Amino acid sequence: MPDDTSFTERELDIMSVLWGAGSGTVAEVREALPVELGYTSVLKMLQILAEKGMVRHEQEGRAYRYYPMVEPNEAGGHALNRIVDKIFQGSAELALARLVSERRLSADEVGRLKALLDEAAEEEGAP
Amino acid sequence: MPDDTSFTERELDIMSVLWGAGSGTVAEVREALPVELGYTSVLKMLQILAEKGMVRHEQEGRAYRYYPMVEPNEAGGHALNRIVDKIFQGSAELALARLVSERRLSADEVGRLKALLDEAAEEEGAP
DNA sequence: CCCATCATACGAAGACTTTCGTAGACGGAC
DNA sequence: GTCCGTCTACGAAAGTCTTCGTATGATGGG
Repeated sequence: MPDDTSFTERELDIMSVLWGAGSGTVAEVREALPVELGYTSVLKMLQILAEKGMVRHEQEGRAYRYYPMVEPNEAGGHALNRIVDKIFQGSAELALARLVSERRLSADEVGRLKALLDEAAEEEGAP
Repeated sequence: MPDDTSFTERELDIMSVLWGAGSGTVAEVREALPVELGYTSVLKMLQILAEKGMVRHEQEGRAYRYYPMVEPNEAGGHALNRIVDKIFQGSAELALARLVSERRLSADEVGRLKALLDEAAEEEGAP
């Protein structure tokens, strides 16, 4: 596992495709990207990510298939911490409030989140 | 207000200080930064941020006092959206879950967040 | 007035990011 | 075998970010 799971803009685009699809060849990733990039550009990014330990690759036919080596949860945790610390001055509550108000949530989702909050409250009460 | 409220690493460090303190001179910002930077480096970053419309400055004695021109909520919204979209594949629920599990929340905070979720649920139910 | 001090302005160096051109390997069609 | 299409490897060019050196101007004490 890499020391630091933070990504540059383009690295994140690539990782996002891999997280979404589970894995991908250069051609597949290129196809799925929201931006138009040359084949060798995508390859280069994957090589860089591999060098950093963020992905690994296996031979598949004549090509490589790339797999993410970092969990979205892990990368997301780092990114969220950064935002909470730098933008919301350490207040997870403010960040959560913003996220809730910004994103439409279904009744189901709201229900599950409240359950999650209850769990968090219990841990708090009896650590 | 600027078109795009996304910040580079160092820009975010600077903005964070301004959001936390409300405003700052070059020397004040430099003092509050978590990293050691030369005076002119901090000045340069503030000049860049001013050029982008992220901060403004007023004369104060011989120096300038800088004020943030972007709300944390706005910058935070952009940053959170990016994370939700790219890392959590559009699922705000997953992001919220991660945030809740990662950060300790007091009973008070949990209570307020549940109230917030109820509001969200009501809007959902009767738009 | 003159100097030390503290401020901003400017530009350039170095590091990092991103893109892609070119070269070479490999396999299949003919 | 030779050619074509597909793949990786490598390195360089262009763009962006970050840092700071140097120049210059204003202020106030002596």
